[in-house]
Amino acid sequence: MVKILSKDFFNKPTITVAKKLLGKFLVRRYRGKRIVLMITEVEVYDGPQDKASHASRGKTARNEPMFGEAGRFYVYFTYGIHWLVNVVTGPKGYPAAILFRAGRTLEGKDIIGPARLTKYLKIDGKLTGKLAGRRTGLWFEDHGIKIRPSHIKRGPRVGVDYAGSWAKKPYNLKLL
DNA sequence: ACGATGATGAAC
DNA sequence: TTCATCATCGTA
Repeated sequence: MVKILSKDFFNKPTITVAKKLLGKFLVRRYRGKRIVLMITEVEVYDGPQDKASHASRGKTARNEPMFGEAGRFYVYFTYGIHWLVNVVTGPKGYPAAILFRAGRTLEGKDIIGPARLTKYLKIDGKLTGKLAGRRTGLWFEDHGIKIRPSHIKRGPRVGVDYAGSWAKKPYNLKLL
């Protein structure tokens, strides 16, 4: 039983969505091929006050998708080299998103790191602002895997030391 | 430990 | 227009 996640799945508090995303699948249709990853690590960026979030300095051309409707992708370019992918959560106008940091292939190989994940799934800036779904070529599937709360480890976010106390919040979620 | 490599946002 | 910074990674 495979279900495709729709907008209402993402239109909820960001931490709630993040917990439910672990064990779900990110699926890409690229040049006729299906590329699949089980989501094993995510990171929450929540609200205009979050100093680690791109939205903390207001809406710009780049981060505009974060302020949009839930279920859209926010993809951005960083360090001159890498693309990183997020899915937008919460109500329209409230900037929040979940960054995908790691996944596992159907063969059990771990793809660790947000830029390695986008490379594996052939994701780049052309997908930013697009709604998750088959038409977009990138969507979420529920394969019926149940994750127990005790199998989720929460810790501080990675690479955001500049964000002061916001860097310490347990907004990183990993599947154990 | 460091360089790659370029868009972004803030300052000037 | 210039400049520091950056939700990172591969190589050393």
